[in-house]
Amino acid sequence: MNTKVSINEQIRLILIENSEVLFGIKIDENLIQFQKTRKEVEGDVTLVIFPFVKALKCSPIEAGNKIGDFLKEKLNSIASFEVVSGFLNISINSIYWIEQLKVIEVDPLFGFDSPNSKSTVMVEYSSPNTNKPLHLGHLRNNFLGYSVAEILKANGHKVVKTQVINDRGIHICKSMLAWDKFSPLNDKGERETPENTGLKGDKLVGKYYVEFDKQFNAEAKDIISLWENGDFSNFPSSIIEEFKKLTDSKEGKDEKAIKGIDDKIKDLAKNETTLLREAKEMLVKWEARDPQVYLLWTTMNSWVYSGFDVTYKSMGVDFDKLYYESDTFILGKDIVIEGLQKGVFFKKEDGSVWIDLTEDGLDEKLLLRSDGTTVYMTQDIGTAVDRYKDYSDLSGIIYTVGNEQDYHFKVLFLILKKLGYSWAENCFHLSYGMVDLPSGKMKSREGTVVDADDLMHEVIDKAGALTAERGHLEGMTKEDINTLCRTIGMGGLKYYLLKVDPKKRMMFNPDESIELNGNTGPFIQYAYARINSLINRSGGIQSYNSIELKEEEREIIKLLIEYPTVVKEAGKMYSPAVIANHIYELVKSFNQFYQAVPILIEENQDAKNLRLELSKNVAKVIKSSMKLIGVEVPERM
RNA sequence: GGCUCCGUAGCUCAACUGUAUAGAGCACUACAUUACGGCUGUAGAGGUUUAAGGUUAGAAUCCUUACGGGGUCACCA
Repeated sequence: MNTKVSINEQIRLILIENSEVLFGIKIDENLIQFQKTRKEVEGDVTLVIFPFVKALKCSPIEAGNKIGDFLKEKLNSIASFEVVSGFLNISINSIYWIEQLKVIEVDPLFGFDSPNSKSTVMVEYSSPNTNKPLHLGHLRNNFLGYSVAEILKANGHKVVKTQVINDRGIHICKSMLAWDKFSPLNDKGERETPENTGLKGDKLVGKYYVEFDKQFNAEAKDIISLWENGDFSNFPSSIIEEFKKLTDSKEGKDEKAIKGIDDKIKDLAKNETTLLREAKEMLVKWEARDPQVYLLWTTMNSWVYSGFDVTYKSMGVDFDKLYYESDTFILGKDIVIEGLQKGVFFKKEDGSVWIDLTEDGLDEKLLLRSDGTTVYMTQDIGTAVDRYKDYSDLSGIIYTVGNEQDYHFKVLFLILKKLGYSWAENCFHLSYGMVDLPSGKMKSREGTVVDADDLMHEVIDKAGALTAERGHLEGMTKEDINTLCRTIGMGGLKYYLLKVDPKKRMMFNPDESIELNGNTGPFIQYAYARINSLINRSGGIQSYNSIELKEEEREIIKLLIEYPTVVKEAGKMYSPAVIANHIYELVKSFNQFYQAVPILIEENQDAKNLRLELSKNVAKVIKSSMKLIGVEVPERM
């Protein structure tokens, strides 16, 4: 018997080879479709008969019986079959399944392609903004990107994990300016630093970014009230005209429209603030490498990076290569200028550079401002080109970025293509949905952002409380227990965020994420710990003879065999959720088996050893799957 | 408004990309266990897959329209 080729594949081959005998014609390979056998029906493998009905010119039942008889003749692992409406349900004998189990047992990399056997792929994720501490959305991003990288490795790819750090631009100048202006001096005459405040660096900088926004809005409000009181001194006439025009247009409008107009007035006023003017001046100085500004910039960035490092470590993610926008934007600018000469882009009379994408159903897009400074898109072009320079063998870049940027990436990839980069079509935007909270949407302005560090702490603490209450902690050191709580808390969090299809918007319920029942990380971790304990108590697994399998055992082997297919599927779809769903199914089946079938107390040694080996391989696949989604499994809990 | 994504049990999610009676978990109801780890298992109840048409042997899935929701349309990133 051939144990290397799956039973489905064997059936497929037989049908293709003998199609002329069976059907009288050569059949298309795509007509052979398998699907999962429904639980209510007898059988292990299901072949869909409908596609063959025409060729055989008979009813689905007759066709099914004909094909079934033929297959049974050819394959001795087929025990019996049954035709239900258009489905041929084939039962495979126990010997086949046990052989399969033995194949899994001896394969240390079961489910994986041999490492580095395929092309190199770059996976970008995280991509933070140095102004803002990481939040709940970044957790989904980081876990997703990291997991996809692991899954691609499992599929044999070489993977370069990367992030692009958004460390330049007007927004960065805002927090620098705010710190410079508003940070109080302590008794030693120093401004606030992570050292003298004890604040995490990213949190400190984030604080000043918020401070800027606060002061900025206050100033804008003052300007508006000046205007409303008819005080237009110090403002250019064009602004005054615009303000009057907007105010007049409010006449007779509904509430919503008035709010829109008010926002426009606010924007107008914001442009007139000294704070924004100073921030803009700072950006110009930065681009001119003014020493003082540059020093402030590097100092504050170093605070942020050391803060991020702590957070990444807690998350359990890492990177092979970092890109900084401060390095790539110049290249982006050069490319745009080159593209302008080639006629890909055009210049407006004010000197700004654009691309016209209206023929592709998109809009015009700005690439360089009239003052010559770059925008987000320019930087992304530079970064992409830079990456292909650094890694000439890249077969693709995966950008893990939220779906609010769908349009941006559509445009980016199109521009790269128009610039003549053939690799542009290998760029893929791994777009994921927003994370909602039961209390509603996260909004930084309303302070409803859930901080990543806080959330991780909370989850670990709760895991600690639950473990103290229900865990099996005898003989564990305090340190072991802390590690365990981290494993459980972070496992729950990661699993919760990754079990949902990445593309979909999802609801994050903090309480549910650390729930130990249901489709959760700890539920799966528990199954692992329990099997581990079972194996330890067994005193070793002896070789055994084949026996007739019980339904529960057969079910588990089928799920185990599917694992390699699941890994491939997850790689193809860039979806950790595929892995999570499969492992959950496996664990549920294992629990059913465990409940229904005795193991250690089983007297038949063949049965006992088979069940132990089965359990051991379930544990192996749990561990392997969980690793792919970045979750650790505890030996005991 | 243009473009785009989405709408499945009370709630959170599945459904192998078109196939059998649309599945899980939570919550709810009723059970099981002298036990190899009860963070378990079994059973029940809960659905016109937003609506109306269409395509076909077959539709939650594809097409059209409507309704409802998100995102995006910056010389922000």
